[in-house]
Amino acid sequence: MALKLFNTLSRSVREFTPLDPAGKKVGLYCCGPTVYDYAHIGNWRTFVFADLVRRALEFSGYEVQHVMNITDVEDKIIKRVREQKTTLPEFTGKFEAAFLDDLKALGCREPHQKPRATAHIAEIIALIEKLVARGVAYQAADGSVYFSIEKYRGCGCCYGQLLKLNLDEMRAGERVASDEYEKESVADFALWKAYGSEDGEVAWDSPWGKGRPGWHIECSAMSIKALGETFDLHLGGEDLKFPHHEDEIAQSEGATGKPFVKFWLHGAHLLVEGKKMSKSLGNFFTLRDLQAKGFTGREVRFLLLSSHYRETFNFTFDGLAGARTSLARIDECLAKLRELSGGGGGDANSGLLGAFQTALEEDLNISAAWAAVFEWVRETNKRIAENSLSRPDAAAALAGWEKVDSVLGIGVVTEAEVPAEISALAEARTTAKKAKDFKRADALRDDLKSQGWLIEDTAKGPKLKKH
RNA sequence: GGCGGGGUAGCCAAGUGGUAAGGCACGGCUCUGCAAAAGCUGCAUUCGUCGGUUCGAUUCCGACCCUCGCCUCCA
Repeated sequence: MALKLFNTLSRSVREFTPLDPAGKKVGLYCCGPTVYDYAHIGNWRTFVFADLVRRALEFSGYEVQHVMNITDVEDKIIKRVREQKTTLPEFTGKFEAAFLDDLKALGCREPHQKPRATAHIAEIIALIEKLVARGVAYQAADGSVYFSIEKYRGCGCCYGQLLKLNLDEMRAGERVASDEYEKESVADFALWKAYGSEDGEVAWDSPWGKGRPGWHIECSAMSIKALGETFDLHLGGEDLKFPHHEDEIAQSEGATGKPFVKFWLHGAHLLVEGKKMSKSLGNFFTLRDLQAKGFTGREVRFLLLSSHYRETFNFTFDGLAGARTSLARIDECLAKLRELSGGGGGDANSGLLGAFQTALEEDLNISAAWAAVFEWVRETNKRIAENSLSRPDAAAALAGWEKVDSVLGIGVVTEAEVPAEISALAEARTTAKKAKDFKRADALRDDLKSQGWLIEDTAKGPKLKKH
């Protein structure tokens, strides 16, 4: 069996094979955040998707080098730095730290490399020099350096690999009309932007004068540096296909003359309660907003992982509440398994693993993968209830689950410690129950509830759970 | 206008030329002093509409309706 993925280049699901002749190492690049604000759940869907791809590759036995850039110089950043009268590093540092905290809260594995654009100005300049030397880039009268689509095509290169483009049919929208740069052609894009007074302190010296990098160039420079001129996988949100990824291909292939990326993967966007997320609709949420409403990163991760990455996902609060219940069902089953297994290890031999792997390998069919998980939970619960699950069975089931969870990343929830006064209340209730003083027992139960603790009467006695 | 996704139960969401996974919600049952929690269990004669191909279509083809995205710095 082998992992199959939808490659945007071929617009079809293809078996993934790495460039590494040994078939072991895989280079994965994902367009990271532009750190001008807190990332919203739409952004998070993409990063959780990237995490899933990485974990699926690792599950398949590959040794992944995961690179995610931090774009820390860009128009919006410069604007806000100016508005807030702060410095670029101070401003971007804050949002980068927040981003990494959130990434962790969502159970994403940390990328092996997180290069910052501002730390790669030399590489960016070198790449632009190469493009200029090859004749596919030019400096315009405004001092900026642009990439020439026409010259690039003239070299026999293909612009428009990720989607069908008809540059003549494209609407010159407001954005084009408002573009005041002096490009030779509207399709051309900036590699190096000449300094303007509105840039404030944000500028670097270059062979073309003071300025700063264009939007797309940093991804080409950093991915090539980290993973080589040709690498395996490049991921991002679907909106980045054009122009960002198309331009990355043009810059990279224009400079190296080699194919840039073998597999391009794009994650679809999400809607919130059926509508496009926007601040004016009040359905714009960051992870922090959801945490403030009492949801955990783990719950958000579960929800974001509940549908296929190439389908638009509808994020709803009903769904988030459902995520909590679903997770509790899994946790409950695992807790029972742990108790049964006595903490001993075992060899993973569960039907779960096979069904899960089959689903995963089919272009990350996560819904089918979850179905396998829940069928396993039901079957396991049944066997536990009828006492037909032995200790080694339980250990083997847990070992299988751990492999599955290496992809899902739901992890283990440790049960909250019960404070002494809470357990004292619970004991008082048990005493009252034994004395058949149910009125008092119920009052104590309500008391516990108001303090955030639920009491569950199980066959093995009362159990406290944080509410 | 160009290009590309979607429309499957109350909600979310898989899937297949042969008679609809899974989750949430909801109902029933077990457990319980009663609850809660947990567990078990039930829950789409039907897959946007209309035609066509076929022994058979939700799945293929055509038309239409609705919806979403991209079309130059947006994940």
